[in-house]
Amino acid sequence: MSQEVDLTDQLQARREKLKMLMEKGIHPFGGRYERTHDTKEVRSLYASFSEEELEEKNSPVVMAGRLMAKRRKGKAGFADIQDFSGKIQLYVRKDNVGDEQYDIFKHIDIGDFVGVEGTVFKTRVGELSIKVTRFGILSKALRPLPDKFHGLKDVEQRYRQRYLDLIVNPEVKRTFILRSQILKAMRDYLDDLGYFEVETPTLHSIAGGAAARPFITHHNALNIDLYLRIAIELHLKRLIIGGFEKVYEIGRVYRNEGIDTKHNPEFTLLELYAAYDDLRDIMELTENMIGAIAKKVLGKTKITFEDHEVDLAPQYRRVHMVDAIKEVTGVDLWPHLSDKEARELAAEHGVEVSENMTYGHVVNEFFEQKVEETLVQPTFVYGHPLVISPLAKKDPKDPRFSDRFELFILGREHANAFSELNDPIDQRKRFEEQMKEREAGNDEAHVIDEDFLEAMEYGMPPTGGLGIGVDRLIMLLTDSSSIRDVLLFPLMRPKEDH
RNA sequence: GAGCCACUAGCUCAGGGGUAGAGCAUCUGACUUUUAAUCAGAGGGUCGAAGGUUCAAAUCCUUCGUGGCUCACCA
Repeated sequence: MSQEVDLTDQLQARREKLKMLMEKGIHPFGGRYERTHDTKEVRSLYASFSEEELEEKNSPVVMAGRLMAKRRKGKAGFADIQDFSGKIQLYVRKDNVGDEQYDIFKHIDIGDFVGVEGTVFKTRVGELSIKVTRFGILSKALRPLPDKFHGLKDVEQRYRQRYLDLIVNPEVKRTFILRSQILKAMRDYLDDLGYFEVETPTLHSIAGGAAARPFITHHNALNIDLYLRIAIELHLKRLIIGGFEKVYEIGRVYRNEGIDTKHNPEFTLLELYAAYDDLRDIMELTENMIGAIAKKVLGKTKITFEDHEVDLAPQYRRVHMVDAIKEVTGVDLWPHLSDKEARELAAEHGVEVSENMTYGHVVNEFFEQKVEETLVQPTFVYGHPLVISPLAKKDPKDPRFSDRFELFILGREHANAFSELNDPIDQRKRFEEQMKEREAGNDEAHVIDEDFLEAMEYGMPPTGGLGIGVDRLIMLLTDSSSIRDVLLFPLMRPKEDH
């Protein structure tokens, strides 16, 4: 093997140090190490004391972490170690640790894991530090870390090697801690309301519950193709039928679509269903929950995203889709129009539509092309055309529309909800219409799910349902402009060179 | 899928036809309260890949790769 020859100077130097340690009888990939404190604990326990007080206390600690910086000055030196909770400075003196350990300190590399024993003190300039009495290596890093000052900026490398990003870019770690807190706040909020968390299959024999292209896979033993789920909807509704009155799932869904700053092929969806509720209840739940999560995690509801200020405190504006279109474009789509008249109106106003679109599709196109991006403050848009809402109840006052809303913030869809259709006869008809769309070339139209229809025929209570794109909510709350910044390992094309 | 931009040392970046540069990091030496430590010296590059133009290409052209942004798609 010519591997050794290919190594750069830095990699060679580290391998030589590894060899040196082993020759000294030190195993550079050690085992269990019992710490007494992490850096956060040391700071909260000792930061408030003066130099003299700490001297007097002479408090012993055992700590471990990754070496992030080293400032050697002859027979003594300083180093910074980092653990999950933060960084702390070490002060290592030859006359405190002895020749042998000081020699290890001299040759230790940035990136190595070290374990130290010592006492807490403050330096002349007041920095809380550990005066090391025992110094050892816990694990050797054979590759150098990115620049300690500039961090890792290369976007591709940050996503491909997220561990490096997390080591050197503290704000990245903060985002993912917030992500975890947001999820926890969401669960706490729903659990407190009596919602029941479940897990349903992600392998589906029919990709239903949303309009999207699925990923296809294969089960060998059953010799059947399966789909990764594109929504959670139809299983949770089966549970509503089964008597779970308030139920939710937070889980991954997979859509075989393009990748951009707002889309990743797998993403996290919250779906919840509440028996006996309708659209209005779900609106209130949605705005209350989002407001509560912001308050709990950020301590405020007024947030800044890029250059915009957005207030997530309830109540959010509510507007019918047709009224919203009228507001923005001046076009009144309330009168009954034939499909052809609707398409002509669209053409007149620069709204792109295709031949086979009906009145309902045209209304939707008007909204998406003209209105969506204008909705900056949280806004519930309700009354979506029935043809694009095959799982929602019909508006009893106007059968062209449905009891559905979407929540828009900063021009982006954040939630989608219905008064759920619970009439199995109507549901079959809607599915059949979807199948017609499918045959006409819309490969994202819903397919008939006979098993789900059968379940509904046993009786489904009136139900309100909600879906929230969790990653987008996290983007909003962490001021992240790309979905990749809130996903630990966003999907990337595999690298070929190793 | 289309347009624009980027790709140079481990990392962050200069250099835009004429011998490949800096800071950090690395190596050697000095330094016992420094903190982007300091000082002195040294090493490190197939300039994303392949073609082309040219006496001469990191630099200009073409194709390809990877990524970013915008658009399209994603109700």
